[in-house]
Amino acid sequence: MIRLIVADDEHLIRGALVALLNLEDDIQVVADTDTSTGAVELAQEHRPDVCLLDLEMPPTDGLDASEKILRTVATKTVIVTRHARPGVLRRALASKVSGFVPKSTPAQELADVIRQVAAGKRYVDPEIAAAALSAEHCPLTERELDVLRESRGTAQIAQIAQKLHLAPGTVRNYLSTAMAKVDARTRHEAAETAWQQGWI
Amino acid sequence: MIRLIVADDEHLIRGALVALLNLEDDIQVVADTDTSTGAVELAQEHRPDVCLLDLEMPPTDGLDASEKILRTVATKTVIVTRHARPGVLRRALASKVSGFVPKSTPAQELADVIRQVAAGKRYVDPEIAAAALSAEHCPLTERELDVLRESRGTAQIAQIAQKLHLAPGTVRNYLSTAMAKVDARTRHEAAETAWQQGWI
DNA sequence: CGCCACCCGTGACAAAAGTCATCGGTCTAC
DNA sequence: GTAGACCGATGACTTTTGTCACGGGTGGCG
Repeated sequence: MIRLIVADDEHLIRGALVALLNLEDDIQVVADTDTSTGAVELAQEHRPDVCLLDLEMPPTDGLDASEKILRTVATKTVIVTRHARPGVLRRALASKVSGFVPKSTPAQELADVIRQVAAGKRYVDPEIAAAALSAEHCPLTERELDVLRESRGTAQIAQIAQKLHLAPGTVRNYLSTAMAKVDARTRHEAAETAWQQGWI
Repeated sequence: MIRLIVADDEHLIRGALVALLNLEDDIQVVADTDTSTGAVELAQEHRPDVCLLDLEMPPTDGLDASEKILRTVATKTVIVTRHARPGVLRRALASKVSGFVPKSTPAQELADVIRQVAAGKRYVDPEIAAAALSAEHCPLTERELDVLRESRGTAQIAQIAQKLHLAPGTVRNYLSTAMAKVDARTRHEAAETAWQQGWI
């Protein structure tokens, strides 16, 4: 019997996943939660065979939870995500995640993935894997990523500068170089593509 | 027995919902699909008692599918959504939707909602209802909404003008008045708040 | 050591975005 | 029939963004 915990912030989906997986004879969902911090606590308490973690989850995210769990508990983690961005897969694999599947996966496959992971194998969605392999490495520097992160919202340059404790001109320079690197015409466009790539 | 169709573009969630709802003795999922157009076809073919529709769904959306279904089939529709924006609820109710629940709803409640709707009642999530009632009516004109819709992406004014067959100056004027009405400092900010309100 | 990449900043300039006044046309409501 | 709201447009203006050249400082590497 594979013992499993499920973490997803959308109650409806979490409940449905629990119901779905409990239908399998060899899988038992021992606990579920709607927060990344809760997932860490549950993992330490129940010591499950596998942890199914949604990537988009307050207060941090599933990747953060996975790292914390794997540092303290002998278990496997599977990340489920809505938007499968290549860069995120890279970070996920670097942090020893065992499985990575998008929410577009057919439901019947999920149980199989969990079984494979429980058996010590790794499973990565082939589409995402291909995208991640063909994607080039991030060309942006740490500071460029910082200003792009702040550019995702509707903030103006002056506000970004204030938040990062930089001069407005410096922010504009970082944005300019970043835009040149990713071939964008506005900072919003650059931030968008950086997000799509999973760089921020 | 309540006959149900399920439409959601995320296979994993759709499969899980189907599994969850089929566990109920009095509910039977007769078909499911991942597109809004598919939902309309399935409704016409199976004539279910209730249609469970995700709001975010290609190629149009769940609201559009609901309208088309209700025009041609004697059935009830329930909208499920990730981001429950007040303005969307307003439009949903205007188009005779019977139920409106966010994905943060506890899973066990969903079956109850479906039963109520099948019995001819309406169900709206109390939180969203309260937000929709306290929200003021949209102050923007049709054209202002048009330009804001196009401003959601990373397009420049010239591109928006081209897409809408307008002069760039006209676009700027609409954006300027829209920004004044919603108290925003950039078109991105204005588009964001209009989106949050469910106006676009 | 020099070279290079990155960090942080300035100043000047061009392009894009946003503000404002004003115009004419349509359509609705009082 | 006229006042008001909306649509579409223009021109002049200010502010914000983005580009470019350049400065100094740090730290790694051959």
